[in-house]
Amino acid sequence: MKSSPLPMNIFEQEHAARCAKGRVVVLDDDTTIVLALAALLELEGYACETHASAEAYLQVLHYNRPSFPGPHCVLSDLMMPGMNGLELQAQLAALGDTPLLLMSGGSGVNEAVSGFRGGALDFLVKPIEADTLLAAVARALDVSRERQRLQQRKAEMAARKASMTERERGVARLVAQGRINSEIAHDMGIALRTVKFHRQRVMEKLQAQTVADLVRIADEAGL
Amino acid sequence: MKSSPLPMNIFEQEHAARCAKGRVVVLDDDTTIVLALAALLELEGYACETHASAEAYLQVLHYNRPSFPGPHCVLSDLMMPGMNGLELQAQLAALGDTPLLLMSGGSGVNEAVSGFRGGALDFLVKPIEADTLLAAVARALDVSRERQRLQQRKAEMAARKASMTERERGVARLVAQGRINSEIAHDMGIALRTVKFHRQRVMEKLQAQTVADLVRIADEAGL
DNA sequence: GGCTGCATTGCCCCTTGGGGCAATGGACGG
DNA sequence: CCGTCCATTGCCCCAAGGGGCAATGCAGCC
Repeated sequence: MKSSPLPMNIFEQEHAARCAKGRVVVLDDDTTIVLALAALLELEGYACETHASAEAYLQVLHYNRPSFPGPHCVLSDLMMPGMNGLELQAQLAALGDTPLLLMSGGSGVNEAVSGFRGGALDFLVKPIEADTLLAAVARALDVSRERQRLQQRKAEMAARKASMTERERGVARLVAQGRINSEIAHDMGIALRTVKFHRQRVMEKLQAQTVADLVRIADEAGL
Repeated sequence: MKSSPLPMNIFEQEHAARCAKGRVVVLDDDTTIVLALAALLELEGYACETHASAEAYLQVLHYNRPSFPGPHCVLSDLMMPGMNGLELQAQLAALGDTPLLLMSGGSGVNEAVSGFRGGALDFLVKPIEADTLLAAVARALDVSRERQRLQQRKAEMAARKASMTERERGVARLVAQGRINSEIAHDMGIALRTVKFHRQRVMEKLQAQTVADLVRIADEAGL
């Protein structure tokens, strides 16, 4: 992994660096604000994507699913023509778990409360201090990284679990429970040798070197 | 556990029932509000404790540590003479992890945001609907229950871990890593038989019936 | 019909884990 | 100085895990 097989020009390198640092989707119907925020974020090294409405963003999301490698978050204004920030929040929550930062100019307490109840990571009141924004974005991207890590690990475990046959899963489950081979054989109504045989496959397919590994993997995979 | 060895009179039964359902500490400098909230909560079957200021509550907390069995939460007004709700929040966070509900009459967005950032579970705007309040309290008590469950389990595991000698902990750690006895013996510079000996003690003291149990207990106890 | 993958099982052998019995030695409180 | 606790170890035996080799049976696919 020391160097890419293909040479990268300076633009590609720049883009790769921004991807690694994270991408912020900025949503606001006020072009001035969008540009100001995007400029600040770009300057800080983040990749930015901007839209003038929640609908526009969801549209893009709809047609371009796998979208983005690396951490990302959405920074959205609360009050926009068409879909507002809270409605967007509901949509995003339904789609996945993209970290959301809400912002608003002089709105009421109720909106802020609704935002937090709906799982928004933070609520920024305009005018927004540069430091406040950057801190909030940094936290949101941390959350994103953590969620992606978890998501990825879970998928990996699910894949290993899926690679086993039904019989193997049964054996794996009982082994993870700490049952002894002869017990497993009796429970499943098969011979001891057969249990040992499946057990070997289980260890291979779950990529477990030891029983301790197996127990942890089984717990993670929800076996 | 079918029946208490000592007969309980009706008042004790009543109190026990309220304890099981949960206790809410209501803090507000407005006596009218305190009484109204307490009445509603008591009617709903919760145990209630009221104070006119954050200081008064912290005082009681200070002198009466183990305080309360069962789930509990604090429902505090934001603006009070002396210590306000946010300062109380910081104090509570430092002391432990009591779930906190904040309420306020017509305060600004900033206070609500600060409350949520500080970990408040909800922020109720006066006048508070009875249903809203009860829903928030129910959620807060659920959180409390969950935290207590975790806390208790963690303490139990820590106790088991503490009951082992230093040598036994070392063996336990390596066994939980899936290392083989002969490896452990080599690593610790002791004889195979000695490892087996300690291993027996480890299983007893951690109350593990199987290696699978040991692995899970070790993980929980942070071995 | 032949091939392939999965499930099954018997035989046999070696490695590990588990544990009884007995003994040694250091540290520490009475 | 004695009793106790913890750590250590050797000897020995049995149970459980791991796995090679070979064979059987069944189901789906070409």
